[in-house]
Amino acid sequence: MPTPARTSLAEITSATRQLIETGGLDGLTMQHVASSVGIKAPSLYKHVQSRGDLVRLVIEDVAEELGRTLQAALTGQDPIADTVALARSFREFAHGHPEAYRLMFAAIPDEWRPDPSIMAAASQPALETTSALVGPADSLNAARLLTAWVHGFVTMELAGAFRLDGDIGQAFEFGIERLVAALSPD
Amino acid sequence: MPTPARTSLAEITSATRQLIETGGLDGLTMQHVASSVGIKAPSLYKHVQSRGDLVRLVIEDVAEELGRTLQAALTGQDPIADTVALARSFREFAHGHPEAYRLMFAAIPDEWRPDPSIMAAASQPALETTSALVGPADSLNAARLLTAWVHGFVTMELAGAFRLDGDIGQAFEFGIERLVAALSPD
DNA sequence: ACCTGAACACCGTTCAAGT
DNA sequence: ACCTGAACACCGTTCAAGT
Repeated sequence: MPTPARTSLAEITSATRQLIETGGLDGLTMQHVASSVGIKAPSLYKHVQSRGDLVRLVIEDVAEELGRTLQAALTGQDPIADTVALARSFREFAHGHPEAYRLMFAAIPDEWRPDPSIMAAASQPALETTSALVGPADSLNAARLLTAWVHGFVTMELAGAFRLDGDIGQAFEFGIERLVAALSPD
Repeated sequence: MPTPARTSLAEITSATRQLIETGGLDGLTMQHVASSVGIKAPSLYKHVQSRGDLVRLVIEDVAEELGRTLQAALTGQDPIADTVALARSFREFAHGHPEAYRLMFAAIPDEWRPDPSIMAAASQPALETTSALVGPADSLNAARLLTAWVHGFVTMELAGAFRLDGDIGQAFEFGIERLVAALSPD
């Protein structure tokens, strides 16, 4: 005699993401997830293979949202303006979803690595912009320079690694300015 | 009747760092640490307040070693050569101690944050080099640009985030070259 | 002063039993 | 087909008892 599902994978994923954003990955328990969707922990295993599997679903969800956000920041008009917009949008996203953002670049066991195509899609906007900026030959190298810097900046910021004084927002603008100059054709 | 200590804080810290490097932070248990120094888990609490405290000690150890390594990479002769050497030395360190490196920038509960002065010392070499390169006014911004990029690059590399093809070592050299150019006075 | 076994609360996961 | 309680192995930590 079948029982109608009391929840869904989408609901579980969304609840998990919210719990991670609130209490961090370390604070995430299967009990919390289960009770936040109205079931008991063992029932989760009818929807999900394991806690790691659940984390992977959340990472993919975050990566898709980041990709959409970055894409939306581009106008396709001015490569320099787009590069600046991309960097600012990236930073804004990380500030808005710090735990989810952290998760995306966390060390994850190989079995729970997110789908590579989803991660690739998230890096598409950067590739697009740098291609317009430096041309196709250097575009991959340029995209890696840009994303490594933004990611590193934001990660250090979130980890509280910028201990010394000074305006951090201004340091970010300094970085963009110099990077754009370094990538612009002479 | 006192019992002579069978181990020491230094030995415990070093054993913990080795275990983290081998099995990652998630795989670290107090049992493992204890047995690797020849005692039982509860005895660890005579040397250390908690697992988090132990992790903090390891982070401080790693940060000190990184600081010494970076300092040793500098010659003080040519600011451009020193900047390049600093970046390469940083990357080499991360490759040599990937888990320990990751740890340094991990999200740590406030109570177990490492001593700020130790982390500050580790960033001293970067400040020194960029100061020679761009002058004191922009040196903090420049150091942040440089370290954010190196850190981001290495983190993405370690996380397997550079999924697209292309020589990663060459992407690193591309990054240094453009950054040095961006920071050099015209 | 340091170490230990026993115990506690908590966790992820499995499984037989319910509807 | 989905959900549950009970159980398992494991974890960090506490504490009384040993030397």
